[in-house]
Amino acid sequence: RLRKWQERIRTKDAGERNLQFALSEIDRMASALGVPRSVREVASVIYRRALNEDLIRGRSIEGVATSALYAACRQEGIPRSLDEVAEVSRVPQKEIGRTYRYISQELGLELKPVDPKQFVPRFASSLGLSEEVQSKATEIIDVSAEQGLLSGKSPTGFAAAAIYAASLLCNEKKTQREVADVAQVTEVTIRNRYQEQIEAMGFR
Amino acid sequence: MSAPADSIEIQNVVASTGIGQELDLEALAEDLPGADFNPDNFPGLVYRTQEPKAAALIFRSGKIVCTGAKSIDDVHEALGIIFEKLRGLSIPVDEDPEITVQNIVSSADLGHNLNLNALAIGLGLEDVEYEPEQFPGLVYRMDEPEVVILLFGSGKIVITGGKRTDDAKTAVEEIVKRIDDLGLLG
DNA sequence: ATCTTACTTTAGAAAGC
DNA sequence: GCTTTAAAAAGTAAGAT
Repeated sequence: RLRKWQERIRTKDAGERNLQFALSEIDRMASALGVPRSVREVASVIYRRALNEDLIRGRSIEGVATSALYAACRQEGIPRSLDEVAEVSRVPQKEIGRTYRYISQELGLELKPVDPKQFVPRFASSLGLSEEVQSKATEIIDVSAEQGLLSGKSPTGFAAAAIYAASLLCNEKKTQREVADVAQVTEVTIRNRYQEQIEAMGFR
Repeated sequence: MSAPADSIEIQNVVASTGIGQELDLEALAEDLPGADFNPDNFPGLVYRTQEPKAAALIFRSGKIVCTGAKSIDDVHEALGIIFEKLRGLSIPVDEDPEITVQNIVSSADLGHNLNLNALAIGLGLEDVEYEPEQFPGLVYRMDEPEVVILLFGSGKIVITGGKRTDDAKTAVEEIVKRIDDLGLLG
């Protein structure tokens, strides 16, 4: 029947339009986040896989696209926090997190927990901190993580505290407020993590 | 020597039952002091018992959900109070309504701090959900018994999803064994 | 700066949108 | 999927003092 044929074309066109929309959204958000082209490609692959496995049913295209980008950043070792991703998406942070967990599970992405060290270069450079501060912050993260202080803690807050501590130790002091702003955490969180890390480093 | 299983405490029991009689919730809300009924928000009427402390959601169909009780005995006691209250209002209630336990939430303490990062990888990323940016606990879905365990850095855990009293004990023994086999238990 | 309150996660039932 | 109920775990956040 001609009608059936037309419907197939219509469905195919709609699907094609949706895919194009998703991919352009990934591109737009990736640009806003300043992630390299390679990450956008990984995000596109994840999105297409989710599409092929019918994971979008019952979810928004934008939500899956955003989650694919969030996952791609993590997979490529240059994570963005859910807060940062939510800022460039029209999907609420809560939904991005939920959708990410779902597609991550269904596609078997098996991404390891985010390493706080991966936030150091980006946060430190936007604060104008030197290479020396960055390696000090990295050392603080390693030492305190080895002593079991990382379990359950937010990677961004953990990284922010280490950067704050390192800036003090290297005489390039940034205020808790400045660090808190780039990491998008509160000063209270930095203060709490900072105290534990300083103790772990043996600096009283 | 205190085994982790000995630290198990039931925190909440959810159960369902029915009185075998339709109810006029508007009228019941008037006759039952302390009842909360907002049909625009939720179709169930909320009634709380003080001793034992529990909350019941009473529906127009006569079905009832009881939650917040600290033991299965408390669930029966709280529902018994509610059945009597209804009978006192001349509402016919079945002699001995069947009460089904739907979920038991328990807490326990493994007695050692846990490295959740290592645990996420050791237990298998496919069965684990650990997103410390969103929630500090590691979520582990166990098949036998079929429960969900939340593990925290402190070694404290939460076991939920079980319907039998001994599910928590079995689950705790099993998770301790798995963590120990990984060499990640203290 | 510290305190209080509140929200995040897990499971499950109920009736209806 | 959402709405409501209760409870624990621990981290983070917001508003008040």
